[in-house]
Amino acid sequence: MAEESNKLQELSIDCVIFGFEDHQLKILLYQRAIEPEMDQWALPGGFIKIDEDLDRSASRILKEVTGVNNIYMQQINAFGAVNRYPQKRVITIGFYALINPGNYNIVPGVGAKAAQWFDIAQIPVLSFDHNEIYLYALNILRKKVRYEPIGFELLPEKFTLTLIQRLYEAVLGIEFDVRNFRKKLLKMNLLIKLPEKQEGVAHRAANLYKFDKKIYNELKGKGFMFDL
Amino acid sequence: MAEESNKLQELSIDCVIFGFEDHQLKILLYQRAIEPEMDQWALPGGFIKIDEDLDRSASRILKEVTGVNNIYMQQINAFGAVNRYPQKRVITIGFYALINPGNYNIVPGVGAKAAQWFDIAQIPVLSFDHNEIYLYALNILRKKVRYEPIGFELLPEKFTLTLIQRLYEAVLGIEFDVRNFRKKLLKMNLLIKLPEKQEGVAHRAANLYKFDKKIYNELKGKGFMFDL
DNA sequence: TCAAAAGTGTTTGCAATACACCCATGC
DNA sequence: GCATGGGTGTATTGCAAACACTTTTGA
Repeated sequence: MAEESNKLQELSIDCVIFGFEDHQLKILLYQRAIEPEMDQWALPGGFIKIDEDLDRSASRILKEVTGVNNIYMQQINAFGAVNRYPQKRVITIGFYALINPGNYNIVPGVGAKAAQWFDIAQIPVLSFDHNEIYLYALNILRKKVRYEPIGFELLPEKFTLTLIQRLYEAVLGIEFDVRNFRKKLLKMNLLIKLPEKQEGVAHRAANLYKFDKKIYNELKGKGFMFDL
Repeated sequence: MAEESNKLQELSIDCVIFGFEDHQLKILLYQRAIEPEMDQWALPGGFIKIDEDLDRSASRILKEVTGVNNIYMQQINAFGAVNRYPQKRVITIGFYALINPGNYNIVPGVGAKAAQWFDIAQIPVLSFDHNEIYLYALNILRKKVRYEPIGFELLPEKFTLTLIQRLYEAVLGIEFDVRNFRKKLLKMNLLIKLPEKQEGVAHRAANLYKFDKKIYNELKGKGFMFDL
């Protein structure tokens, strides 16, 4: 820090929360109840408090705006174009997270008229530079998915092989061969086959699996190439 | 942005500049000429101006502190622990870059008593949380190197296959088999064999190569797995 | 002629790909 | 019994890994 700043600026956080539901990848948006950009859909966000670490700030903001609590978010990038926010200079730090929508109750909170999940195929025009932030996050997710396991956070505890295949297909926007996908996935030893099957489906019931948390975490560190 | 902030905070930028020289990976540090932490070695950094985009700010700061001009830096992460900086709350955005030290003239500038390259095996204790920022950057570099080509920015225009192997070895801290390394590298079509050889070496002169910029950029986008 | 680094090929095993049919269940 | 998705195996091909000797050059 070689020089003193001549003016102060403000710092905010915006959250891109991904969820997987109905075989579709979604993000969580809220509708602004205050100016600027009243009524627009936007990423859940807010200002950082002066006595608050970044991660805690992100969690608080997400909770306040959408009611979603207690999730692990990861920083992705700072966005600081001079005019990205009207009237004053606001630099924002983007965070993202993966969650299973079924586990959370969405309740619009501070400054929000509404909050809901949007299919990534139908994201509206968002406030400020939020479309850019969202696209950046999606890009990160698409890269990440090829180098380390995802799914633990997005899927229910017990799931079928078809569901995890649909997840990968939804994230990457491509389709996989059933047999090769399963071979590759099972070879990692990432999944544990449960002695349980689906219930109440109008066709042959699929076997349920869960993640082997230990191997999952190992692969997070080490990385792999998911090439399908 | 659902809520107004109650207090303003300051924002800085810190740069982790990697270079490759004498078969070693290095980073560029400067010695602080002002308080706080006078005389300590630190990452080149400074405060963001209110009318300045982040990238431009990073370039300006690097230039002012070390004399290094006109390089492309990439954002890596924001660091915002409440007490990371003494006296006041300062959140900093880390940037990193890869350059060939031979192409730049280091001249300690604003607030710097000295500026020089340090082998990554001998990084001193740095100011504030700069060791953490540096390690974060090193980690990113080590991941990146496995998924996309590096070297263009770090190596001289013409180089030997052995030199690029040494670069990968220095970055990753492991050794590769000569034959397999060359096979893999050449198979990418990334390198163009020049009709020139090393000169003035006391052993068999090695062939020189350069990057095929077009394929280099393609691979940057697409990614690959460097598994050796 | 010696020292120092450059340069080169083969074998083996595993993983990626492409591809089609039978199975279990509920209605 | 039919519609719906579940579940499985093989043949081919290419890449990764392991491994040691000869060549060139300058001093």
